[in-house]
Amino acid sequence: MRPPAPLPREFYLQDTVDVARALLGCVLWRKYGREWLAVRIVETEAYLGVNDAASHARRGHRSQRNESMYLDGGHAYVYMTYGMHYCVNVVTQEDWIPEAVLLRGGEPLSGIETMRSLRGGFSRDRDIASGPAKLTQAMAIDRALDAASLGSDVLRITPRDRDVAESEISVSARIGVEGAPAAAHWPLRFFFAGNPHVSPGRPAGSFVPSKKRRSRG
DNA sequence: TTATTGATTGACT
DNA sequence: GTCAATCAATAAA
Repeated sequence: MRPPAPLPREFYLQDTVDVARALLGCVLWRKYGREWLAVRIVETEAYLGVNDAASHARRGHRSQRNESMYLDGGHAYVYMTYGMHYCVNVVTQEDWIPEAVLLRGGEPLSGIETMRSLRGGFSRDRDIASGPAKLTQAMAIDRALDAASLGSDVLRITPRDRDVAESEISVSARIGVEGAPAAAHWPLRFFFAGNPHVSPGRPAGSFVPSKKRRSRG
């Protein structure tokens, strides 16, 4: 399977929250050897740069790690987290505006067996890319791809391969950002509710009703 | 200089 | 439910 034409640069210059929503259903491609790996994006989070306490660019912070957040929209920002995992972001906005969208979940479309193997042989398809670091591991994305263009022949994002109704998109607070209380509850996570390739994590304070046993038929 | 904390995951009680 | 793996950035000293 070969990817179609990438999303245009203008796509990434929209409001970052709009980009996060619009990326749901789009397809992320990664050329690995001779093979194109592909997942449909099913979960994203917006990170709003300078004024977002949970962003790596909070207060305008800039370092070797997050340098690519300051690139023009349409590039990748890949960073290491917890000393052993990578996460991939889609950089948005013009140069010098360090906003980005974290890709947190993908539904395997192409190269599934290669991705399963890269993940260490986890058997179920829903375990392949249902989390930000699972996705990068399945697609062999690491720091070597930091700052790569998302319209390239190595890494690419292409338009939705099917229609997506706004009503399919669920919203919540972001996951794993309790350490930034000022922004911890901002509704910046977008996902397809019920899709098995959404990460199992839950935002802090979220309430998940326990499955109630049906008392009678 | 040392200590703590993650935009996480998988194994285990 | 708990916890370890393991490193870059940041805070504390």
